[in-house]
Amino acid sequence: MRESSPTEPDLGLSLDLGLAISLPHPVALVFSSDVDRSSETQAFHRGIDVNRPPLESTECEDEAGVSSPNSTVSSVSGKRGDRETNCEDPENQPGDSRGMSDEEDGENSRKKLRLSKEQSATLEETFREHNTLNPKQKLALAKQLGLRPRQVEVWFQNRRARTKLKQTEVDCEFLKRCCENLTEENRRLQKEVRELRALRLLPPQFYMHLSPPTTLTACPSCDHRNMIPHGPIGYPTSSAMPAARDL
DNA sequence: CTACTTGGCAACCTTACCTCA
DNA sequence: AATGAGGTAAGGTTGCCAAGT
Repeated sequence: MRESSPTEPDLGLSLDLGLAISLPHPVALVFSSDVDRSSETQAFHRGIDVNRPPLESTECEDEAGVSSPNSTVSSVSGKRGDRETNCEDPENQPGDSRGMSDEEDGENSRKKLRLSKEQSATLEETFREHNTLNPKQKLALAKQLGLRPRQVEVWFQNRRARTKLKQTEVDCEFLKRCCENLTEENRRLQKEVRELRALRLLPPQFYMHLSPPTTLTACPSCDHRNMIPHGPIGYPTSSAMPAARDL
């Protein structure tokens, strides 16, 4: 919805959120006790078990959003935490196939959800189509996967974060290579200048037969600057090769 | 019409757990 | 078996936006 966050530094880097990144490892559903998690403890004290499997998700959560993607009209009042409480019914967990650990039987055990391969694959597929979900899509996907809408929402949030991180890494690597290339180019051009200056001290017949300077190379982002016709001593125009201007 | 309130959401940060080398 | 790193689910915070008052 929002194009950029005010807290997000605008580095001028393009973030291709449509980038498909496969999950690095298979996932399996595992539950274990997690009694020390403060946030979940807080949730517990509010009567919330964040890891309860979904129950009648089509009726109990996010149904408000079905009206329209960006609608803020909601039949469910309250912020996130309140939303969570609306449909949690500890007595009605579906005994689905997503797997439970041995500790699952503990009364107050906190469960750590791991998505199944199938769930992850479906989420990935959906993410490739659109990296954000409107409430209706979220609800449908949650129902399809047997997850709570909140879980789908969280997965998409984290997925977007992962995508952005990956893309940032790619961009950084790209800029790093650009910098290296330009540094090397600068070095080479300076050397060329020194050589040419030395040659100018000689009569023309000593340097007129020399081959023209090497072709200027640049990083892919500067590809359009490549193959620019060189001047008498092989310099591109100043605008085409900023790094060479400081010679 | 303007100002304020409220609720939803995305982005971001953080935590806790799991898996694997 | 112990351990540290990396991945991931999920909670909390912040800021923006739209709708309502």
